[in-house]
Amino acid sequence: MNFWLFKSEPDAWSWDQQVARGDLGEEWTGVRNYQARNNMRAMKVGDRGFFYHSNIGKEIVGLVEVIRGVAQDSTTDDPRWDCVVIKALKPVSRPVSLDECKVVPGLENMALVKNTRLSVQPVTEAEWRIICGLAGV
DNA sequence: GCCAACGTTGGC
DNA sequence: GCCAACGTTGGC
Repeated sequence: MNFWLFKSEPDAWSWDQQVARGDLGEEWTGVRNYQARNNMRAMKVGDRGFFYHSNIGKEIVGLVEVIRGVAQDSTTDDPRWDCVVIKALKPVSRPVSLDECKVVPGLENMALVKNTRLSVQPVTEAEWRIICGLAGV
């Protein structure tokens, strides 16, 4: 299994909205960046991810699961852009902030810290474990 | 609201 | 194929 991180501005699409979708999940539309898209292309059903609130909060707020592999992004006809479907698994007991990721040993090389503009990014298994520990999940 | 970082576009 | 111009993301 591989691990990922999905960024969303809560103004546009929040964790609460994601939770409200339940097991139906939500198509992760709107990605128009090749790196982020390539990350989605590498995802398999059952992969896990963090749900991160950018701009407002700047913290990891929940866990998600990939429930459908890539298919055409339904918000565009441009065949270059496809996306996965994710569903909320569970909220964190304690949010893990960007500031924390910057200083906690083992997290300083996260794309979240190093490549701030990448909206869908890989997380290593070691990073995943550290953050789950901090988040109490 | 500003701006740094960085990705994309298009002229040459 | 280079690079200037431009647009966008997201932290501050």
